[in-house]
Amino acid sequence: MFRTHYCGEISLKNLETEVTLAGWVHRRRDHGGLTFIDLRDREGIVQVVFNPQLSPGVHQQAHALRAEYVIQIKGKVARRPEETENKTIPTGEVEVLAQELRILNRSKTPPFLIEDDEDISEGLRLQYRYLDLRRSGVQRIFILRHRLSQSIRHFLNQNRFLELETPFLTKSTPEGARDFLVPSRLNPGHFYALPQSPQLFKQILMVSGFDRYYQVVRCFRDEDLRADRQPEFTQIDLEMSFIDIEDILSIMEKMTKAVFSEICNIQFPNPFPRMTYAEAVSRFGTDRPDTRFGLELKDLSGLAERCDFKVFRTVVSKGGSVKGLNAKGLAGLSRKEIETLTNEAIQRGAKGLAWMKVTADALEAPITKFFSVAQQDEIKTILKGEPGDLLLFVADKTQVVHDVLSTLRLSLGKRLNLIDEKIFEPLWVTDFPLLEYDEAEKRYIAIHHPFTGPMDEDLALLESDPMQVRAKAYDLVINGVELGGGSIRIHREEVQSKIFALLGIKKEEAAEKFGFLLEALQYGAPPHGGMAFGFDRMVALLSGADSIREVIPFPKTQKGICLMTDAPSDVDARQLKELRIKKERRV
RNA sequence: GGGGUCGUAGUUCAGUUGGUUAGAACGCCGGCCUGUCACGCCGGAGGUCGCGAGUUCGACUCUCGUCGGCCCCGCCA
Repeated sequence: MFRTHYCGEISLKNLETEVTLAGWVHRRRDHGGLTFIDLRDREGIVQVVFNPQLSPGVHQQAHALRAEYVIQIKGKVARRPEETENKTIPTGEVEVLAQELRILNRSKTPPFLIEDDEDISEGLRLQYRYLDLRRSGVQRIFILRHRLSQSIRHFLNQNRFLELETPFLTKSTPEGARDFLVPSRLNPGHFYALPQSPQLFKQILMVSGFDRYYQVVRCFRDEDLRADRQPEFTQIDLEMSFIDIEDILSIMEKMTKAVFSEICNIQFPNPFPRMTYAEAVSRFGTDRPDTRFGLELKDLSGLAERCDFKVFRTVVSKGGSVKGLNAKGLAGLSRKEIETLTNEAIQRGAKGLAWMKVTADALEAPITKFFSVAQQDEIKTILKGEPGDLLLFVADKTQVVHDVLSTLRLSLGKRLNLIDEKIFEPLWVTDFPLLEYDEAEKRYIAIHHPFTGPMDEDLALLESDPMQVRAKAYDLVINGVELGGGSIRIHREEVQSKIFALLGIKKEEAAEKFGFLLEALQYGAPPHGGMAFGFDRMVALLSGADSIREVIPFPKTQKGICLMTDAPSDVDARQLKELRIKKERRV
């Protein structure tokens, strides 16, 4: 037997017993006489003592030990002498008196210390990810990740969901993102696509009658990376038959509550608050608001129309909006600091940022002269301005106003310390529009995806006023993070065809791309719907990581490179020949 | 495709208007040390300043290019 215990689990219960441990040398403290080794495995650290009087040969051997050597120790567990306990570690009351030492493997000096509080550049961490992953804080994240997926699986199993697999080598799903393509050797010139999500297959599983499906599944999208976006990521994907929105929200809410409570002892309100898309956008400027703090957006378009400030008036007359938010207590900002805010606004698409400072008896700013006293009072009332506040305004197309102010709201929320990091606030966002209009391509596109069902009461609008049609779609947002989203799908072929027509997808195109789904829908497809959670984002949220790279064992850099393996890499000419692929000459 | 930011011992960083031999801490190597736990003390090794070109008598420092990490826009749920 290689070992009898994990290092981190040795305790007073094991006193006087002989144990065998195996692990890595975390640290060596060689006093010439006594030598101490901190021995580490995934469960923690225990101190091993080499005493020349107890076992001279072993003590001599211990001299050769270095950081990250892999060793096996046989010894007796002893209570540490009075005054030498280490209260800062769980095993600090005991130590192991070494009787035998076997060096299982030596180690080169690692490029960085295997230590939690070591501040190492991310590039180096990813190049030596196996060493980075040895750090206990990093390991805790992945243990959390494991427990979370187990907890979710447990809940879904209890609720009679079936875990079923769908193919990775498949056909491109029409969800907008670029596909990763895989050439087919047996069918030269033809390509599989890696799935962006199992969307179509899970719907087909519903047609097959599996009724409740889930999968913890890798998804692939060949788009640019961000802190919260990787080319491959994990989704908790699920689908149910014979349900309506309320059913699915209710069971997903139960799951979220059960899992967050079990894994992190986070308790959620019952039921979760809800907000329509329209309300979220109007109050926060985004469909995934962080509701942990205020600084809500207020509409001043009505007033702007009447004032003498040309910038405001013109924007409104052209159909745009003027909205503002109250940066509480920031009237003291210098011109330069306001300029920084302005630049932030401009970067996000605004043409400028208007501001006013609230003083004891007036509003102060270069632009206040364009507003009558009554109008100034109105502004103060709408934005609840009190002396010491800074009022910020953006005038532009409504979408730009929302983009800019929601960004500003978040950065001000952080700056003003309005966000309590210990709080978790869930929110259902509902009543999404079904479609948006793509100005560049001059056509409608599906906001969620083209299989999302329209609200029954809006069906008539599909022909008269498509933009007003709401979808049976919903998102779960926690602390401004979009954790998951889903919809009730279209289960009748006539409706699906109508939607395709609206989206400008021709019959032949639809048949070629996902004819199999349209066909399946004609063979008794039950009403169904589902949801998908961004599992990596969920782990990041629960572990406080600010990037999902922290919660993925082997993530890729922003350029999509794996620094450890150097993928993607060149391939043999022979491989390409077999696939009948020719490379263009490098430019 | 675009904007921003960073790149100096193994690591994290400092480096004065462009000036002689590029520093610190930790780590590493050697020695001493029987109760340390970020052990201590003494000594030592370790650098193509990301790479390339340019300006200059002289470049870690200035300019241009390039490569790479990160953040963001576009893109993508």
